Order: sequence, then structure tokens, then C-alpha cells
Amino acid sequence: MLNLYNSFTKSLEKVELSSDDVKVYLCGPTVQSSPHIGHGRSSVVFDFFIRYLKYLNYNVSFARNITDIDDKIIIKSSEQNIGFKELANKISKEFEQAYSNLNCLSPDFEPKATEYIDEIIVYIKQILDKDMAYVSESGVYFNTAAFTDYLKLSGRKLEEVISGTRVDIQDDKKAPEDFALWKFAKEGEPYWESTWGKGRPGWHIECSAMINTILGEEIDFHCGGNDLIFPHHENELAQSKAAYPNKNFVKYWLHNGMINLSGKKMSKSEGNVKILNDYIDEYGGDVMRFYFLRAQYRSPQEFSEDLLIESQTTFNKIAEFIKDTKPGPIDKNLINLFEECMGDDLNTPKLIGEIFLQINNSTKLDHLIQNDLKATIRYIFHTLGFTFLKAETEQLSDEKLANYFDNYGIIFESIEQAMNEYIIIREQHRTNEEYEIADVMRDSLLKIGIKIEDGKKDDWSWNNN
RNA sequence: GGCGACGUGGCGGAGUGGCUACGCAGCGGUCUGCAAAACCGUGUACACCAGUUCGAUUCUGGUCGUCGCCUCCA
Repeated sequence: MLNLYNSFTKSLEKVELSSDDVKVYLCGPTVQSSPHIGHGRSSVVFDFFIRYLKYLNYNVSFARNITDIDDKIIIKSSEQNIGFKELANKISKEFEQAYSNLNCLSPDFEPKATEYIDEIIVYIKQILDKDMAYVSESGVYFNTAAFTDYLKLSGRKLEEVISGTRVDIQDDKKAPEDFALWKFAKEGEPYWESTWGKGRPGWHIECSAMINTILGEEIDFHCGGNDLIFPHHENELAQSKAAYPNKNFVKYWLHNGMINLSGKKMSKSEGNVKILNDYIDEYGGDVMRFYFLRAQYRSPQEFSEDLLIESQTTFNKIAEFIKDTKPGPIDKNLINLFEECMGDDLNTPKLIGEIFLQINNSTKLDHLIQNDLKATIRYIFHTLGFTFLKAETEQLSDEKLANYFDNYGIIFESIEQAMNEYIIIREQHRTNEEYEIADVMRDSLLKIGIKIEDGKKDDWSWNNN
């Protein structure tokens, strides 16, 4: 049982798919500037979704595009005095790194707009042939008046859209709400040849054309941030329905909520973006994923570094609880809860609550049953794409360790040997009641990932888990 | 201005017509070095005002407030 909120019908719907082969398209980034937390949310949240579809034994075809040509890229690259391709490549690499560090599944297809120019041109022709677009002085435009279902997805009224459009420049459009399929190149702008003239594709057409080329005329899920509903997805839908009027372009539209900073949406126009890779480097992919798991994917989510630290604390608690276990779906009760939560529009915060309830109750259970629970929790987190690997900065390198132990006059050979000597030094301080020194030693050691736990007198243990 | 969403304890965040969500922080305790960690215990919160109801945080209406979209945006 999987219920999901469909933005098109604006209601929770039971997901019913005619085939086990499922097609998913996720609107990827325009590679104009470094990925921020919001990009992270979208990719992780839909990664949970795709992994869950796979868990349900669907055979998923997953495509996520890269918009590597658009007005912003042109402007930014000329500001930086580099080619638009250079900028797009550079930013694409940053996204690639983020996806990989967040352990997001690689898409089966990752089309770039500039690699599908021919298909885009063919697609525009199809729309022109149906008289739903026209060529004007500045480009080729979609004729919204010819498409009766326009604005059905976003639920807007035409007047609102018109009042919102900028009146400047493109006055060669038939109607202000018409949008560009192909923009003719101005002096110095990159361009591709087309039958209408040199230019580049509009923002929305690439998705329609690439979906059509790669996944086909109909797909099951179309995902993206809810800020894309209008105009991007609205226009995409219009184009696709114009080109293929008898096809049901998308069965379920899924949209994630935005990241907020102190209650305000984080966005480029607000200038309050937080760079994703900085936080991944510091906290690691698992903690970032867990942070995103804490909110239901459609709700707005608060972001602050404190919340990231809190996520780290909470996640470590779970990791500590299940350490030394292998994943296995043994505890049927918890598996049922898992499916219940995920089936309820991917209610991951509820899932976390249920898991903690189980952990809290488990102290009363005997070891065997508790181990079943641990294995199941690990299984669930593995299913959702958690690795339980340390963040890179927390990995212990020999060099780092040697450096650290050198401060105490210990020559590092192995971690066991060094720790043995280290403990002797520290215990001496404790015996001498030089607790401040002992505490500094313990705290500084924790910073390089080794935890000392003092027990009774002369009793201690350490680990680098 | 139009359309939409939301308003839960210090923070984050689920949920329900009547029964502890959960996590973090805090507080109390055990242990201890009047420490850290660990462990145990601990919180009658649901914007406001009416209405429906035996009973509403949960349903209905209104008020106030916040946020989003309407312009590039995940």
C-alpha cells in the first residue's frame, strides 16, 4: 500500500501502476551556481522514494536532467569571464560530488539539455505543426490560448499569470502568458542552428523533449521542488499535451517542500543560500540524509547548523544502538511499521518516532529479540540509503594520529599501542587528581574520533567506532 | 492584491474526536573526580473566539498571525 500526494489532483492518492516497470523523472538543477541545502533535500528525499520503489520490487527507470544552458548560465559565465560550458561543467562536478557524498542512487539517465538539441528542435516542430506555437522576432513561442487545459496543474487563473509577467522586452509575443520554446541568440550569445534561426532552447522544452526521448510519451512519476510547479511544470505539461494530446504525460506529480532559514525560504533571489557541500564535508552524508529524513518531504523544513548538530546526535544514538549487527528484515512488527509510514506519503518523521519507541521498549527484551530489532533497524536504514560510514573528516588517518600522539611524546605505531601508552599517561593525571589535564586529553581525543569512557576507578575503555 | 498552505510544549517534528508520539535541550537521580560519558526518571503543548458534540488540539465558521507561489529558483 503506497499513498502519495499528487500535486495535479491536489489529493492523497493510492498509487496504482499498471506495470512493474516504473518511470521516474526528477527535475535536476540548472548548473549556474553551487548546490545548496535545498538541492540536497530534493535529491535525498526523492532518493528515499526511488529506493522505496525498489524495495517494493518495482523495476525503476530513473532520469534526472541537468540544465546546462539558460540565461543565467550565460550571464554568470560572462561575469566570470569563462565560457558557459566551462561554468556548467564546473558546477555539474559540484553536484556530482554532492550526490555521491549523499549516497544518492545514480540515475539511469542523466541527460543534459545541450546534448538533446536535435530532439528539442524536433519536439518544437511537432508543437508548431499542431498550430500550438508560433515564430516571432525574438523566438518561437508556445501559444497558451490554443491549449485549453493550461494552468490546470498550478491551479492559477490567467489574469494572475498575466499580471505577474514582466511587460518589458518580448512584446512580439501574441499574449503575455506565452512562453519561449526557442530563443534566438543575441550578439555574442551561444547558439545552435535551427530551421527558425540560430538560438537556444527555452527552459521548459528540454524536459518535455528529454522525457519523451528517454522515457517515452508517458511516465509514472514526475518529481521536483514545489517552486517548479509554476511556471516550469505547468509549461512542460502544456508542451507535452500539445505534442501528444492523447497521452497521459505524467501519472503522479510529486513536489518536495522548501528549506527555510529562520522561517524564510532559502533561495538565490533572497541571497540566503547555504552551500551544501560545506555541510556534507563537515557532517557527512548520513547525517545530512538523516536531517532530511526528519521532516515530511512536502513540508517546509527549517535549516540551521544547530538542527544539523541535533541530527548528528540523534543519528549517532541510532548508530550506536545497532553497532555490531548485520541488516536483516527480522522483526516483522517493525517492518510493518516501516511500510505503514512510508506508504503514508513517505512519513519519515513518524518512522523515526516509531523506531525510537522500539529502541526504548527494547531494554525490557532479552538479547536475542533485541538483536532482531537492531538488525531490522539497520535493514531499514540500509534500505533508505544510509551507509553508517564515518564522514571523511572523522576518518582516522595514520598521519593525523601520529601528529596527535606526538603531542604527548608517544611514537605512533598502531592505534592500540598508542592508546595503551596514552591511557597510562592520562590515568597518572587522574591519580594525581589533575582532572583538568585528563579532561582536555579526553575531549581532544574525541575530536579525532576516539572516545574514552571512564568507569570506576582505574577502569576505562575506548573505541573509534 | 489574487491563489494556496500552515499556526502543536524551549527548539525540531508526528498524530488523533476521549488513551505518553518521538528526538534534542532542560530538570531530578544512579555512577563518578561536587566532572564527562552512560543509564534511569521527568514535560497534561496543540494561536484566538464562537459553533457542532457527552467530549475537540483533532470537525465547522470567523479573527489574528506566519509562510509560499504569482519573476529565475530544488
